[in-house]
Amino acid sequence: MEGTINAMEKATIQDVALAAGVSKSTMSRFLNQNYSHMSAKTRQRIANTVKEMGYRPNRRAQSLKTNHSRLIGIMIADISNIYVSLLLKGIDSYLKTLGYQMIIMESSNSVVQEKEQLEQLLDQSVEGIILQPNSRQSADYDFIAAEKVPMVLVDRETSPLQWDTIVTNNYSASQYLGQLGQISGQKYTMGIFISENIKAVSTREHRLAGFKVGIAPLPVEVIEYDENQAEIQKQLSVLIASGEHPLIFAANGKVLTGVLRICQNLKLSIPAQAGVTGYDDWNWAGLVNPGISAVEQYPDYIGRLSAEILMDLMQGRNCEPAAKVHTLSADVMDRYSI
Amino acid sequence: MEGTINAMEKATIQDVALAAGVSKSTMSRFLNQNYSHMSAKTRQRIANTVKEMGYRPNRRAQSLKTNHSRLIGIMIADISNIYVSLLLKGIDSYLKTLGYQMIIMESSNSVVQEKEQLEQLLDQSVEGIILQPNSRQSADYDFIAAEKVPMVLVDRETSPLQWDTIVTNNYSASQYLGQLGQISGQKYTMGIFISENIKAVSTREHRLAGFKVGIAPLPVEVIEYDENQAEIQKQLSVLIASGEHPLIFAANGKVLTGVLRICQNLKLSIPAQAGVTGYDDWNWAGLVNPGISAVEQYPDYIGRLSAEILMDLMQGRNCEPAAKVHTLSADVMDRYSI
DNA sequence: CTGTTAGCGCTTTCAC
DNA sequence: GTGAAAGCGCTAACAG
Repeated sequence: MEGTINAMEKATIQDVALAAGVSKSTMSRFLNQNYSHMSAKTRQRIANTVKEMGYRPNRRAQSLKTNHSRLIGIMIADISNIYVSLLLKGIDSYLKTLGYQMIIMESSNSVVQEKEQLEQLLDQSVEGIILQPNSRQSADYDFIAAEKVPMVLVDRETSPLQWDTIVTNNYSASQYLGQLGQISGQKYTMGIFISENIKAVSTREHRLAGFKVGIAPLPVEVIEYDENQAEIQKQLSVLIASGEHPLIFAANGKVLTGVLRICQNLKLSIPAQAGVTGYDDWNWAGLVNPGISAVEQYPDYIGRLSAEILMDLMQGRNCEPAAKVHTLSADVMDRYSI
Repeated sequence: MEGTINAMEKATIQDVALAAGVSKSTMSRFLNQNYSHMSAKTRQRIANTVKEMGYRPNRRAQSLKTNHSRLIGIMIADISNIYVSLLLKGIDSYLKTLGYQMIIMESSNSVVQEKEQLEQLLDQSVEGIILQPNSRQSADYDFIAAEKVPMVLVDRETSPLQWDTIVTNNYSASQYLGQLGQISGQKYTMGIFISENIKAVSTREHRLAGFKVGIAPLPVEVIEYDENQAEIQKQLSVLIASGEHPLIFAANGKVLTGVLRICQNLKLSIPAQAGVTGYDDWNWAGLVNPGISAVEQYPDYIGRLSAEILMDLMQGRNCEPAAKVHTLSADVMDRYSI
């Protein structure tokens, strides 16, 4: 009964081969563009049959045999972050030209979930991984190296250096923002650095370090940002009431939004009562009154670059002797909020 | 030589079975938690061996056999859209609890690419699809129905109704915004509806239709939004110079950003010279001077709901006789820009 | 309770 | 030039 017509089920290579009057092997050669040992008429006949039947080979079966899934795993911390969506756009724009597909997972900023999901990625036999790491320890990702799956890191570094890593120059951009605070004529009395859990991520620490140096000798207070904005709002209002004139640095776009909302609630005049700056993942900071001075990154470019590096790695095309950190520069937009 | 130790390659079920002193079948039973017919000690012994060897079954092989890939295909128009990233967050939050993974593709708003990518999704044997359709014709997606892959539509409708569809009430929210223009005391002289290619997408047409009715009897001019903002800026400045006082409706968050940038360039006073409203996918419209009145949607909720409906479909759990359109309501935030 | 066997849909020697 | 046969890693009858 094998190979008989059953309109219901998806056709297999066997079905098509039979219909074209050739063997599975010949079909397979055709599918893989292995035309060298095939008569022109056979080739034509197969082509027609395939088209007629609308046959498409089963990727899983192919990949089981060839160990070639054409799947790239993307592991990011928070998929609703605009930085990330532009990053994905950049990655996808490159991968799709090569016929690769992204399988995307989100760690929700949790190291435990991240590990679990990375295993799942491996289970799906991804051929490469792009990771925005939650941990700063390279050792936490040894199990990936053990499977010999190529990987590149993005947005955040781990140590010691083990994988190619694409980041922007967080330290110097943040330092520059701090310096703007010094020279703006606003006579700030202190810096306030607001960020989600800082120690967890290299990127945030670099931004803090840069800001501190830039705004020196003013002291910098660090406030941890969580969903409880009321607490931060209170702290801020107390500070202002006590006569401080702070320059607030928001470590990413999400925090920046929150800070602006707080300033709005408090009816704070920017920068007269408090300066506001930080990272503008949305690139809309210019629209917000009075025009927020902030760092603009180009995540789509970062994404594309990381995809390119990954593909190089996968194809053993990288002539580099070892992994390196690719540091891109970011633009500081000087507007009116500092 | 089969089954001998080779530390380099990933262990297969055969290797582990051998190491545990059982057959592949018993191993397989263990992996699938089929403990009913297995002695406690065997079970324990296998558990230990699996743990020791860090064995994880190959998903492709499993799925080839079981026809169960645990992969859900997500096909969206523009991955860098914030609406979409929140949508994905919602989808993922539900899928991950069920051990499913997302494979995400972007159509770049192109019907041709969309078709090609959907085929690829099918090739990867996804078990279900969530689609933000580029076409309004259900017939364009017949090939998916033919494969019997469950699908739900999101954000946009196709006709005739064929798949469960989750949208917000675009018509009434937009109508309400138009009405606000009528009663705001601003004495508008016309409406301007700005959108990307309108005819292509049901959502945009509904928004236009609602807005027109709401702002009636004022006339509404429709402007197509593309990357060339200079052209729109010119049109707008001419209109204003000629004495018009328009209420501008931006059909989505991306367009809204563009419109605000144009108003900024033109140094237009909002709403004195031009009212601005529309869809605020970012939920930051409140931060922009003077506080933009706009519709807020909750894409994460929409995403989660669509994932739930899809899973119901996949498990044949839906008692509903037929597909339906699930219309969610959106919130209109009345601020100061109208 | 456990093992043997026969594939899932495809690719790839190796013959002819 | 083309086909037969083995097998990728796993599951699922069917025996025993």
